[in-house]
Amino acid sequence: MTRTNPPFMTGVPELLLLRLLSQEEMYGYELVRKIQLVTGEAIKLGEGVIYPSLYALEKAGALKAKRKKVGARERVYYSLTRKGRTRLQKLEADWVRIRDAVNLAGEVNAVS
Amino acid sequence: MTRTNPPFMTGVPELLLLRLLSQEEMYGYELVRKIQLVTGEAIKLGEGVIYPSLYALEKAGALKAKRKKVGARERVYYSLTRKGRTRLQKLEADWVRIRDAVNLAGEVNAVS
DNA sequence: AGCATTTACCTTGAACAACGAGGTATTAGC
DNA sequence: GCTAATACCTCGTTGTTCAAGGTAAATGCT
Repeated sequence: MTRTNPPFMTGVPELLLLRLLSQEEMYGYELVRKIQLVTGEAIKLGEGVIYPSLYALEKAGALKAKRKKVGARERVYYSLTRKGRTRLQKLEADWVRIRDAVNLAGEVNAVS
Repeated sequence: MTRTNPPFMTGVPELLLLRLLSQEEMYGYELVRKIQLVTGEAIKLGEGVIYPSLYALEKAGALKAKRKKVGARERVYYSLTRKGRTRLQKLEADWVRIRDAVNLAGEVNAVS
């Protein structure tokens, strides 16, 4: 049980998923690799994080799933709903708020 | 049970506590207010967060406590140990890593 | 003198999210 | 034919945040 990611991860998986899926539909396994890519390997989210997150977001009405057959293999593509877009905007705002607050606290602390 | 803080808070309390206490010793109640101050009201951490965090950090050897009488009232002042300083450095690095990765992912996502 | 508010400590219980580790089946490469 | 990669999924643990409580002393108001 060695942690691969440091703290500060709450909400990050959801934010990244919503961001990526707001661009184009993707399937779970694809998202696992894409997240490593776009974060420069700094964040690695396993399938044990991705799949449950996708189900939760779908259940919440933020994502819709579409099954596609590729040969005998099946892929589940997810894309954002209107609700998902709203949710993404709110999450982005939350992120900015916390990020800036933590940075601000650091500066104040460093100077004083 | 209405959440006052948005997501992305994991690790933030610990980071803020270590930062503030690396400057000067403070007591719990003081930290509760100071955190609101230095984050521009963006982050509010209640006593139910602060006290348990302080105990955990003390137990982990990152903080040392000193009791001071002010009249009949007693205050428990906390300050960083050597271990606490190391821990703070690591946490700061973690924070930068996640912050930058999330920002990077946002940019990549926005452009492509 | 009486009363509310603030200061200052502390605990508990619930909720949730992230995660590693596992498990199955298909396809591709050698 | 064998190994690795693809692609899905679930479970149980762990840790953390948090609201809501509760006590007692000091201060301010009237």
